[in-house]
Amino acid sequence: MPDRDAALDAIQRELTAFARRARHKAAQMHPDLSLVTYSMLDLVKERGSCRAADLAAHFMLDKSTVSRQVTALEKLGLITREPDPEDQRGQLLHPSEDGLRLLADAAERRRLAFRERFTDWTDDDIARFAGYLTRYGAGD
Amino acid sequence: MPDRDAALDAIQRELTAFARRARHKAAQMHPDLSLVTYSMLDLVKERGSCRAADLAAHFMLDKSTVSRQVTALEKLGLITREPDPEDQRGQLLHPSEDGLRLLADAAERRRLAFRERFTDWTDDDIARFAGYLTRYGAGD
DNA sequence: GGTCTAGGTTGTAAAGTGCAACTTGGTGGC
DNA sequence: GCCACCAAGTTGCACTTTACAACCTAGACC
Repeated sequence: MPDRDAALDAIQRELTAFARRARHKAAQMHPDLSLVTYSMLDLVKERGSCRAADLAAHFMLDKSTVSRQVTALEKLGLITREPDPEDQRGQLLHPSEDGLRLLADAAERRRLAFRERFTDWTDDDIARFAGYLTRYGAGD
Repeated sequence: MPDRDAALDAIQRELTAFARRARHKAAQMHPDLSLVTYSMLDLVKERGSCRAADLAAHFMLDKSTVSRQVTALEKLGLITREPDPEDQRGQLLHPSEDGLRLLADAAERRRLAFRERFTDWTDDDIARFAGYLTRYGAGD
């Protein structure tokens, strides 16, 4: 097998390995929110405001699933919904104060865990790794 | 926020994004097997033989979950079980001929998809990306 | 206006998962 | 040898996540 294929296999295996354990770790890190729900909240924050359809497209989830998760986030008081003034069919989602606080807390805890994990990485290595992942992710 | 923390945030976000979509893509690529079930079969192949407890430890899953997935794999004829001669409590799992064939097919399809995705990456970039992922995964 | 499309919601069913209780087989103290 | 304890798996149970389908409402286009 060519080196390139061997490297691609390694990439596939490692990414899959990460996915397998992600849920478990996410549950430890954010006991109150599932990985997907947390990610949705995070995306809503990143975008400032977005519609449920955007979430469905981004996460490759059915709109019904998104609808339920969004309902859950609203019941938890982490996001607010308002009808889109430009299109009454949709609704605009925004993070609430509590939602932003939760995200900030989670980011801090996450960063602490990550700092520890990457102690023996140089800044250059981290930057390149992040660059590769971003490049890979852009192909999704 | 320091550059290093920004890069760590990007790494976390991209890895999580991958995890979110992994199941969906896995379902497309292996319609008959879930991501976890497929991964279990793959690990059994990698190890040659292993016990259910090994799978539970590796995937951070409850032994009951593993028990059910292993039962499913056996019903599909993809693995075989035999009592461990050295410890009658456990059982040794092996991939069957069908299981090996399925893994080979999946690896081939996966490789094709990956080749396409990485067409505009240089060999060096791919090798470095794989190296970073392996290094990251080693910390698990 | 009528038809078609898009965003969301709800009903339903299936799969994955963890916890707890249980069975069986090994280990170690007495 | 016997009894208590631990380890590997299995099963019952409840909960969560998810997709598909049917439906409702609101724009879009003719």
